[in-house]
Amino acid sequence: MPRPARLSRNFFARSVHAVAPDLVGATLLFDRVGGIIVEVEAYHHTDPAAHSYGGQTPRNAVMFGPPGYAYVYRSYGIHWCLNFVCEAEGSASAVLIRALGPTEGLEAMRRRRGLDDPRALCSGPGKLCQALGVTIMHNGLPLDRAPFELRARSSDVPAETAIGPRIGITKAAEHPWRYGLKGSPFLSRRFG
DNA sequence: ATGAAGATGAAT
DNA sequence: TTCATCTTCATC
Repeated sequence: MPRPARLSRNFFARSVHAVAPDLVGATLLFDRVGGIIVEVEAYHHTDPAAHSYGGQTPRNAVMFGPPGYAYVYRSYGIHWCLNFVCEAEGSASAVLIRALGPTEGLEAMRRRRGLDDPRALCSGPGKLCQALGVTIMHNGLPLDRAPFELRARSSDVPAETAIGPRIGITKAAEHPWRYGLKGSPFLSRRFG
């Protein structure tokens, strides 16, 4: 059985609403630590909740660049959150990575998180950045080169994807796009 | 210079 | 449900 294909930057040059569900079940490694993506959220630039909605600023500049790059931002003054930039350059749309099922580098993740329970390592956007060691230093890095390694979901086992409203969003949004691996114990929250 | 809000997480 | 914590950005 062939090793799953690496995701090219071209993979992200599509609508966020197409990329987001395709990322569920894919593998995200950072410096050889990570696991299966089980939860994401799509942020289109026309969405009032998107960081790019109000135009370009120093913080969100990477979102306005070409697809296939990492957009990292500080959340609530404490946590880091990781996004993948999508769509054509200038679209300023991205997918937020919200949760992983840890498969590789468990010890490194436990050390960084100060926890043992695998379900608590990457079950949230801030948690997974802490577990993988992703910080603002990695903002703007390409996703098809080290330290990133992204592998496509194996097509023979179609992931059952759940769809629901996003987390922590109060602004009115036309598209409540949260995608998750149905029944996964590694989600940041249950769907429903 | 100042202040309010925020794509969270952990404890209560 | 509360709060820690601090950057970002708009406003003064």
